[in-house]
Amino acid sequence: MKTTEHYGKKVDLALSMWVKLARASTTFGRLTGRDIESYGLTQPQFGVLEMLGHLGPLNTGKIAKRSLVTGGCVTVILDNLEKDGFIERIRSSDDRRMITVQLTHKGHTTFQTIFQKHATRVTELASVLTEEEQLRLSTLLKKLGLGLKEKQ
Amino acid sequence: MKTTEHYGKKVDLALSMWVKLARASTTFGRLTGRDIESYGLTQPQFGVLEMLGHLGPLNTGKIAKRSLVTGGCVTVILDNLEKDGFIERIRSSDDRRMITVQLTHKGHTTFQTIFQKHATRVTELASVLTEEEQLRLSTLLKKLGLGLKEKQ
DNA sequence: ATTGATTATTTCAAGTTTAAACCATTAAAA
DNA sequence: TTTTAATGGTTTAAACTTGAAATAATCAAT
Repeated sequence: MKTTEHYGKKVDLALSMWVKLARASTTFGRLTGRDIESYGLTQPQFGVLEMLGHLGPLNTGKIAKRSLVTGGCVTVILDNLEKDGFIERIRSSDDRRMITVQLTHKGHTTFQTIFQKHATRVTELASVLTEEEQLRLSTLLKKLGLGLKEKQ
Repeated sequence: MKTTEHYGKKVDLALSMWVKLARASTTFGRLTGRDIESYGLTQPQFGVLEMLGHLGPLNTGKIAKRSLVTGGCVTVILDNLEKDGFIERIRSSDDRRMITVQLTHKGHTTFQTIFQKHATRVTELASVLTEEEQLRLSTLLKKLGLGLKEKQ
């Protein structure tokens, strides 16, 4: 697995960390994603559903920013969620450029059932690490994530 | 940022770890990806180039497995790399189903120049964490990654 | 030696994502 | 007030990815 060894200690450390980060993230995503798709939602669709379920109504721009996805992509995701009756778009009355997105009743109940199972699955997968390790990992990832955000 | 708080300590821990993992990985990928694309290669193309540069000639299947990407996708990536003269495909003589992929001279020099810059960039980004933190993070991610792989 | 199963790779269609161009609306400035 | 700039959202074309079907070559068993 050691594919990089000739760039100096510091560089090797960074490179191998990056590889492991990408791998763990992809694998985790695949496993949970497969699960989500078995409920008839795509991963990004579920992401938006979850966001609305936890945070309440949001406008398109906020959804895009939070889900780290392009605006154009959010439009498509919302189109599909709307088509399936999970969300509805409401043109804002005070600033008519904005559109507020909110869950329908169907969207809400779907969110609750799926999220429950999703949470169980994620917990089961995470149990590869002890709780203490999960906490340490979270702390480090948070520091990394926030630090990178500043470099953007 | 605390969007989930009502599912029990264990579940919340797992969920928040997963969110941070995805975020850090995506952000890191975006930043390095932007860089790579400025050299005229897509991220997956660079991934294959790097793999061949570090490991030497490989067949399509191994590339797919290592890069966590579908075989069909590898075919496309190789098509494009070949079109640009970075790699060549050689039908294996002992098992004629297999195709060995190797860097051309152009591919090799391109790999070396780009990878050098890439490594510098990754190191710079990783410096958001101290070296000791990077090491701890690597260790945890490795354990997580390997553990998840078994659950697949 | 021939049939059947397996393996390596490619092709194809469908779905996703992105960046850029494009409307529509609002805010700011002349 | 009219023009100009900025903001929110959608559309579009191009690229990428996937999973499944198709092709080709090898292996195993009769």
